[in-house]
Amino acid sequence: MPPKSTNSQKTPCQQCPLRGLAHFREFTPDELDFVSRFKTGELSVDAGATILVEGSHSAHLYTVLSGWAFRYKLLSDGRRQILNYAVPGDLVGLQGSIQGEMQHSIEALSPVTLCVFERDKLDQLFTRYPSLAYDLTWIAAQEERILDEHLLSIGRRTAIERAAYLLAFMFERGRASGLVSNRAVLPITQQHVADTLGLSIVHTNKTLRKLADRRLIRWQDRGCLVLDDEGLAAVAGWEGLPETRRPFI
Amino acid sequence: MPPKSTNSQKTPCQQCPLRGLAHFREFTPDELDFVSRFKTGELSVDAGATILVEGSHSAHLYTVLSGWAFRYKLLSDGRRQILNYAVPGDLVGLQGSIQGEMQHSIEALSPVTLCVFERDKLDQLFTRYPSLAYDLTWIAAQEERILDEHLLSIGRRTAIERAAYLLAFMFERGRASGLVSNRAVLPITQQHVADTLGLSIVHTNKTLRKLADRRLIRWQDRGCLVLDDEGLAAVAGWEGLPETRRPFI
DNA sequence: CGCGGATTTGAGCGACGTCAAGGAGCGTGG
DNA sequence: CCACGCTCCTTGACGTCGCTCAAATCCGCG
Repeated sequence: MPPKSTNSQKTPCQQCPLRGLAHFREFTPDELDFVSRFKTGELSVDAGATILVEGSHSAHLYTVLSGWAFRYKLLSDGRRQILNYAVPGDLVGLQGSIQGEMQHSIEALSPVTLCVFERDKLDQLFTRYPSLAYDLTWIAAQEERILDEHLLSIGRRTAIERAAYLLAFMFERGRASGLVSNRAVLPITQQHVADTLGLSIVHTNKTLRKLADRRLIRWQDRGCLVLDDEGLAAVAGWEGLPETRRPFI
Repeated sequence: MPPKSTNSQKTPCQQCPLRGLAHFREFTPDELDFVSRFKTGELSVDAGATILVEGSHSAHLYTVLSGWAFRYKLLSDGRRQILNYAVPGDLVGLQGSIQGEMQHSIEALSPVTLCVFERDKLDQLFTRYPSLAYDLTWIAAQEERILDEHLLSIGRRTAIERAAYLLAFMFERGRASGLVSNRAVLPITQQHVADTLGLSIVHTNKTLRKLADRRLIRWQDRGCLVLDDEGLAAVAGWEGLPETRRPFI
């Protein structure tokens, strides 16, 4: 497990690369000012690094600035369930900040940089920036919505539907957050897919092969190239994500 | 599907029966005053009634005051996934209020009464009562945590582990919110269990039988009597819910 | 070149699904 | 009171989806 690395302020919020994207909402100058003071540093980790561990009490919460990460839980015998993926603009570690102890772990899927916030300043945010507090609640509600969809998928979709849903979902999120250009690859292994879908790795492999045979995806360069995201969504019977502009912090 | 019924203010927040329970946090007089103005009415529905429908834009959000409800989603061919259950003190409909459109439906499992709040006043809550705004975020994060656990369960636990987890979970939540005394029954059918666990009803029946043979539960009076909640938790390998005091609104 | 991780494939098996039928409990109408 | 028609629970037979075991291949890296 590669270690974490640098920890120094780099990107000023005023020049945050996410602010330009149509997908995210604007800040008022006042909010931007607060957020830039709320942010106390930046953290860069390698692919495979653990960002937060279940059971820990972190003094920080983070917004993903670049790269892919994922949240997961383990059973005592090692069975792993991946809960969701995080892309730029996503907040991670809120749970630990607001409820004391992390109930899941977070790991980097690719090299990741994160904006670091101090939980102690959350009070100020709620007290003085109700619009940002509202955003925080919005973000939590959005995560909930996505977990609902995952639950529906794992509980009631067949293996091929689940796989198609997951890849369409990741492609959409990746695209909206600027991570996935048309020819970029989702940086996951088939083991990740298996642990997200609740399937064995062998069956996952056979299921992905079917999707590849239908020319919906191609597995290459240790990742998944999505050839036809609408085709995937159709296989899954999935509507896609709502196209609202997302707040972030 | 039985219709909704009464809609008139009944229980003043000052006399809210939930405030006495050790499980919930206290209000300051100021907060209590605001909440009692935030609450615009009360809604009582029969068992089986639909409280909110996927796709609707509700002008309200609700706190369960008494009874059991559940959230669910459907696939286009009718497959149903139950996402979570709501007990007294739980907020439902936040998603619709904060993001426009409900992405899931909510149905009453038993007769249910709900406190009705107007989404238009949410602004005031965030602006003038940061402590309540914080609570709202706390509640959303808590729901997230529970969905994480469900996802782990459906994705990685076996049928018998899943069933044991679900029943232990519901028992704990019911007890903490004052719904389940020691000899009370969880008001669910085996179809509900199946749709929560992602199993067929036949297999659910056979799985519940195994739990009954081990004297952990008994199925009676159209519901589930939990005989040994710790035994269930042990079968599932589940730690139980954290014992924090819960905020509610 | 050797090694470890990721992917691929086949064979056999077991968990869980589907189909089918029957029984128990309860409310309604005759 | 009884007949009926629900809904819910139960059980058996059998099929299949997805799991485990096992082995081979590919690849990047030291």
